[in-house]
Amino acid sequence: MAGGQREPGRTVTSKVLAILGAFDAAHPQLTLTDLARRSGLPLSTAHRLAAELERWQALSRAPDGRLRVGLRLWELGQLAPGSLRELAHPWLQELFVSTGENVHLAVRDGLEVLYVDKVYGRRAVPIVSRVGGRLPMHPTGVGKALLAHEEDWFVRAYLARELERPTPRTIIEPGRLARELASVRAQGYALTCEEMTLGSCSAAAPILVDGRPAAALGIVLSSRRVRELSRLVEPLLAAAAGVAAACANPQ
Amino acid sequence: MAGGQREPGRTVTSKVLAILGAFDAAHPQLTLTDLARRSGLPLSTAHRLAAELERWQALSRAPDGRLRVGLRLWELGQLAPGSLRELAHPWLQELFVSTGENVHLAVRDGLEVLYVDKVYGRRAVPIVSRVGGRLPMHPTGVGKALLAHEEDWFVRAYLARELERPTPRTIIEPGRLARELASVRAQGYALTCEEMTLGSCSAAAPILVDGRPAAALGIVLSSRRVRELSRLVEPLLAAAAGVAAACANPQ
DNA sequence: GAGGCGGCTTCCACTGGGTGGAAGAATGAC
DNA sequence: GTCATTCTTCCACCCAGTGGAAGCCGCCTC
Repeated sequence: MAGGQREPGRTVTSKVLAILGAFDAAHPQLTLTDLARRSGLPLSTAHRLAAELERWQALSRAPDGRLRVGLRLWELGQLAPGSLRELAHPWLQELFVSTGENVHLAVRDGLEVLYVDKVYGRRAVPIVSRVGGRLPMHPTGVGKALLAHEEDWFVRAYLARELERPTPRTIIEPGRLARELASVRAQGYALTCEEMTLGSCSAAAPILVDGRPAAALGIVLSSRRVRELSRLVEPLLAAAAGVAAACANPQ
Repeated sequence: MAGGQREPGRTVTSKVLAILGAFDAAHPQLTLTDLARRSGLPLSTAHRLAAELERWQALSRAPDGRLRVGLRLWELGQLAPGSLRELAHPWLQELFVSTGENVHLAVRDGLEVLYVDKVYGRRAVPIVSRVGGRLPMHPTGVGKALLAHEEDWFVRAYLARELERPTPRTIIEPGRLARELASVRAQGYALTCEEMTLGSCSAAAPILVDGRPAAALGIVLSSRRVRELSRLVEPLLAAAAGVAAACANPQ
C-alpha cells in the first residue's frame, strides 16, 4: 500500500534541510501544502517532519496557522560567527549618530553581498537592504567596495557572467564596470546612484583587514540628496578605519 | 558487525535537532567529540550528521577546526517573526541618541526574558545582555516590567518556584517581590540596582499592546551613576509609548 | 443542505537509509 | 620513539522512514 515508491538516495537530513530551505525572504511563512511543494517532498512526509520541527520550536505557527521559522532557530542563529558584527556595531552607531542616515554593514558570501547589520532611525526611508538579506555585488555600494578589493581571478569570474540589471542605471558592461572598480580601489570608497533602486544612492567603504576586504560599511540616502553624499564620505571612511583597527586588535 | 545496538524509538530528526541544540551561548563552538557527548549521540552518528549539516552550511568550522553554527542558520533565523523588533528598532535608536546609554529590547519566553535587540555605542560598558540571550525575570529590569503586567496565575506560578539569586541584592522573597511588582505596575516602570550584576543598574518600561505586555524596553548603566536613572525614565517611557503606538497601528 | 474543493491529518506494510561498534588514520604531547 | 586523543571510514543488519490512499474538516457555491 505504501512506502514502496520512495525516492532512493535521499537522506532524512536532506529532507529536514529542504524544509528549512523552503523559507526565504520572499516566503517567510508557508502553508503545509506550499512547504511540501517548495521542498519537493510528499505532503505526508512534509507534515511529519514539520510537526517534529515545530515541537522543537525550529518552526512555529503564525496566527493564521501558517508555518514560519521559529524563535529557537533565531536564537541559534545568534550563535553564528558574529564577532565582526559586534566589533563593528558601535561604529555603525557612531556613524548613524553623526550623520543621521541609514547605515549598514555587509560581507561577501559567494557572488553576493549579505547584509549583517543595519542601523536606522525613525526618519522613514525606502528600505534598500534587510539584515540577513542578499543582493548582487555590482549594483550596490557595499558590493562595489568589496569587489574592488577582491583578487583579479575573482573579479574576472564575476564579470564573465551575465549581470543582472535591476535599474536602467545599473552598470553591467564588463569594461566599464572594471574601470569603475579600479577607481573605487584608487579613491578608497564607492558611490552609486540609482544602480540598485530608483530613488536611492549610496556611499560605501571597504573594511580591510590584512589587505583582504572583510566587510563593507555603507550609507544610503534618497537620490534627491545625492549632493550631500560627498559630505558623508569623510565620516564613513573614519568609521571604516575604526572597524578595521578594532578587527586588527584582538581586544 | 554493526547497526544492531541502535537506540530504538529515536527519530533521525531528533538527532539532527540534538546536534543543533548542543550549541548554546556557553558552548558556541564544539569539537566533534564534544558535540557527540553533548547531543548524546554515538561519535560516528554525530560525525555523519554534522558533515551533512556542514555541507548545507547549517554548521561551519572555526579556524581551529571546531564546529559552530553556520551562516545559513543565521540567515534563516532572520526570517523568524521579527516585526516587533523592526517596529521597535527606530525607537531604541532614538532613545540611544537622546541618552547615549545602552538600550535593549526583550520579550518573555517561558519563565525567562529573551533579549531581541540591543543598541550600544563605543563608550564601553559591562555587557549585561546579549541579543539572543536569556536571563531570569526577577533580577532584571525588563523582566520585572514584563512580570508586573502578567496575569495573576502566571505571577503566582513564577513566585512559587525557588528563585535564582545572582547577586546578594537580588530580591527573591516572594512577598517582597510581589510588593515590588505591584509598585512597578503602579508607576509604569521598573528600576533595578545590582540585582542581576554587581556594578550595573537599570530602568525598564513595558510595551503594552491591548493591555498585554508584548515586550519591554530597558536602559542600563553603571551603578556609580544610579542617580542619573531617574532623569532617564521620561525618555524611556516616551519611547515605550512610541513602540506601543507603532504596534497598535498596522502601518 | 447537498455537493465540491482545498488543505490538513492519520494509517500502515514495505524497504533502503540509518546505524554504531570497531578498526584505521591523523595529530599532538612528552 | 610511545601513548593518548580526536577524527574518519567501513559495513551488515534492521527498524525508522516512507508516501499513496483514505478520511476529516472548514469553507464556499449553487
